[in-house]
Amino acid sequence: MNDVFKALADPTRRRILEMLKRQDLTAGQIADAFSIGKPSISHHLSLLKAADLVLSERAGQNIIYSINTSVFQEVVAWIYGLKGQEEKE
Amino acid sequence: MNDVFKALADPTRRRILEMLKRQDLTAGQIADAFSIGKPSISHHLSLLKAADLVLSERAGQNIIYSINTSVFQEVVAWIYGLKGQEEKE
DNA sequence: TCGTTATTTCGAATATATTCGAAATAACGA
DNA sequence: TCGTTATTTCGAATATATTCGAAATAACGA
Repeated sequence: MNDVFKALADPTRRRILEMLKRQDLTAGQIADAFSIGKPSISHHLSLLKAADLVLSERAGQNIIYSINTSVFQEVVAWIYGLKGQEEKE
Repeated sequence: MNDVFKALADPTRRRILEMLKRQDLTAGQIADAFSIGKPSISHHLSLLKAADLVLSERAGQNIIYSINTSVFQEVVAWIYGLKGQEEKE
C-alpha cells in the first residue's frame, strides 16, 4: 500500500500509467516517450511493478508492460474511508 | 495534483489524515501521536495544507487542523480514468 | 557461434525529503 | 509588560529518490 502511494508520487510514473491505459507497450516504446534515459525508465517500471501497478511479459527481445488496475481498488477504498467517516465536532 | 500525490506518499501524512477524519485536532495533539518532533510534524502539516488536503484555523494559542476531502475527487477521477479506458490490443 | 537489438543491473552523482534542535512568532493570563 | 504555552521557521544533518553511463543479460537472426 505504501509502495503504491510512493509509486504514484512521481509524475513520470503516472504518465507511464496513462500511456499503458491506452495500450500495452514495450519498455523501449515507453522510454522513447521521455527525455530521460532507458535505465531510468527501467527503474521506474520496476517500482511500478513492485507496487503491482503494472505487469510485464517477455516477448522475444521485448518486454511488454501492461497496466494492472486491481490495486487501485485499495487506494480508492482508503480514500473513501477518509471521506465517509468525516464528522464535525 | 502532483502536490497531492506527493503528500499522500508519506505514511506519517496518511496517518495524520486518518486521525483528522475522526475529528479536528490541534497541531500539538497530532504531534503527540507520533514519536517524531513537533517541527517535523509541523512541516508535514504544511505539506498537507499546500496540497489542500487539510485546513487550519487558529483558536487562541492552538491551531486546529481539519481534513479537506474535496481534493480527493480529483484523485479518484484520475484513477477511474485509468481504470475505465483500458483495453487489450 | 557472433554480432545486433532490447532491456536491466550496477555503482556513483545529484537532487529531493525528512528529521532535528534552536530560535522566532503569536497568543494567553497575571 | 512578562513569563508561559503552542506552534512555526530556520539551517543543517541525514536519509531516500532520481538519474546517469557503463557493463551485464537475454533473445534474435545469420
